[in-house]
Amino acid sequence: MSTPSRSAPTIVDVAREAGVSKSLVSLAIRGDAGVSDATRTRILDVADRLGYHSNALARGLVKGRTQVVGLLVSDLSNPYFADVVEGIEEDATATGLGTVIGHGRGSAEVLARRLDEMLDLGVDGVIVISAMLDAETLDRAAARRPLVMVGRPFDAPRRVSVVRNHDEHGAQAAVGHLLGLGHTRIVHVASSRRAAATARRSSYKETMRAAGLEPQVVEAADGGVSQALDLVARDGGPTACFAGNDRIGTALIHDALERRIDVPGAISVVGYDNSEVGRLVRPALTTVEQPREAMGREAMRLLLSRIDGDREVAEVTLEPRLVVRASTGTAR
Amino acid sequence: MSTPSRSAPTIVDVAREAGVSKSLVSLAIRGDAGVSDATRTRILDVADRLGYHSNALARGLVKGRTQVVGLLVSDLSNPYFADVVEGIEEDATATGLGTVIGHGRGSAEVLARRLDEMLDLGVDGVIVISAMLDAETLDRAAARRPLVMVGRPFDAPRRVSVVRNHDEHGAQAAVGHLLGLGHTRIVHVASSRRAAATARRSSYKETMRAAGLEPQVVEAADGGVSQALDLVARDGGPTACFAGNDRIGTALIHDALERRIDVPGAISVVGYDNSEVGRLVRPALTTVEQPREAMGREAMRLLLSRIDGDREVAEVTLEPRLVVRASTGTAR
DNA sequence: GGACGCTACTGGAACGTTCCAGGCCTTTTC
DNA sequence: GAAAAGGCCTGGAACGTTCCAGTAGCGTCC
Repeated sequence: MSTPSRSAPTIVDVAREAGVSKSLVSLAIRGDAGVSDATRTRILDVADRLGYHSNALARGLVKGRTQVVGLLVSDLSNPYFADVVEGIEEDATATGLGTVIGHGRGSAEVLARRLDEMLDLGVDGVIVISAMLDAETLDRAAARRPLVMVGRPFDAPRRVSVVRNHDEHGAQAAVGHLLGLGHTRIVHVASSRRAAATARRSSYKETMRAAGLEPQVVEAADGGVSQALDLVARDGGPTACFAGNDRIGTALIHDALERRIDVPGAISVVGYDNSEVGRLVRPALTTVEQPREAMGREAMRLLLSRIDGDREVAEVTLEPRLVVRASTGTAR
Repeated sequence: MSTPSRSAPTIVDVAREAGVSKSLVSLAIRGDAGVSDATRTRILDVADRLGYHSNALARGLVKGRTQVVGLLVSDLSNPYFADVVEGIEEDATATGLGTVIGHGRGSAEVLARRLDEMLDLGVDGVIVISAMLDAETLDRAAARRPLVMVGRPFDAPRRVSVVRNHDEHGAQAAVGHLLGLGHTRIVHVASSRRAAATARRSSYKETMRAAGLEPQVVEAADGGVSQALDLVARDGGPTACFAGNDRIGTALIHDALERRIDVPGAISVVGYDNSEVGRLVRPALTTVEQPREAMGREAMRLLLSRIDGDREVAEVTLEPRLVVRASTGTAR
């Protein structure tokens, strides 16, 4: 009967058992046309009976391709990543590519280690959904395999394709919405010094100035949420607030209600990202939505063209969309 | 100088450039003691200069080990998974193992495909954090590599180690808490027919009967949330509700408030899982917490012992913990 | 001064695939 | 009826490592 070996059966075991060469087993399993129907079914039967599974390591070694792409995220619990990954995997599956996800656990160092592991393991390409990695790390990785980044890099790395949302337009839409409701005193609680935050901040300022209004920015990192609410309580203080992201936006709503400041009666709040918390909080948060699944699909598209030999580095910007909910109302 | 080849340099390129045999390069890179200091630094310098990276496919092929374990989750956006993964990765990193995550996107079929891909890619073991896979799929996979499951399987598969929380004790704690607050009419909104839900349901019934009270169960799938609230509105209806999970618990709170039923004044609510939504909702949800990170660490421990040759299948049960918040109060 | 042992190194065989150049047959073609 | 073509199959080389059995050189020991 079959080999008594305890380790996994190989193509050679199947060949011996079926009475053919290992080459023919390889051809039969890959569905090559030049194998007669009779032999093919016999080989497949034997393979099935022995519990044969093709060894992807060996295949990857000789082919130089593993048909697997790596996805890198810095924080699993953030639903933003889940949506982008969804878009990517939809496309990947359709193209017959597998995906593995590496998790940075909020640390650039861990993320970089995962990136190296994946490249060593021979993934065909990598999509980084995180703004944590510095340009040098990205460039070094991109020298080994095609790499696409979703989000906004600190400094633009060469050799890396980028998919991002148009933060300037998003901020403009948020501020425009508040202006349309009659607000004139609008404060911005900025999220961080990263590229996306910087873009939102300067677009906010520009939009305000274009409307003939004075911008006013506080930093979330410096306790900006309570600073902003202090301002609101004051006479002639802001009647609306553009938060740099939904986390800040929901914090603003919670703290306002705790201080008995009505939302949106006394202050309107707009966030950015359309995360789940924003939908659940009461009043539900008006926010700007990044087209996350579309960004994922776009990233996969760029990666595929790079894998197929296209050497060109691309930068794609997708349009965000305002989602109006209950946290914004007409100016008091 | 170096080879003009465009493809990645191999150990042979390094050997030629350094004037030694490929075997010695291999030894030097792996830090073997039998290499003189002078040669070692020379070899490492050359490797660095050429941009050499060890090919994990080739290494895995000959060693039969890749030093990577696979993690399988069915839904990335569920923070439950993130916490378990956190516990697993903490341990894995400490042991020098890499991790890759496979994503089932809510479908058992996709999850099974990812499982196969990972096994083909030669992971040293797999941890499945999902109750979606049937016993047969699990068993087939476990025949190829060590497999540990976190959660409660439908039917107990042979050959698979299991880490789970003690749902019976958790339900007992929840009901006990309500009894302690003076409630006697407690309805249970059950979540599903899966193993964990079944255990919670029967433990609820048992605890009620042990206290000399009549259990009353409605199914969330049959609109149990509004059924339960209908009962509450009635005279002599329940004054407390044990929800099968936090999703149901938060839905209960939302809908109650919408119907102007006070929580916890008119009805106390307890959930299960301690998810983030439960913390954010107002009033914040009293719930039962599974020791997620500990479950992850335990799973990794079991997997490691299996990888190291231990053939024994284990089942570990960890104790849940009651988290009291604002959604429960004394009976009216 | 031969046996021994140590240190530092080497060459070739494995690992499980795919790829390539061919080798039979049988059938078709002129 | 010989040559060409096509269908089906085979053996060996490659992929980039690790592992194993040596080997050369050199000092040590009695």
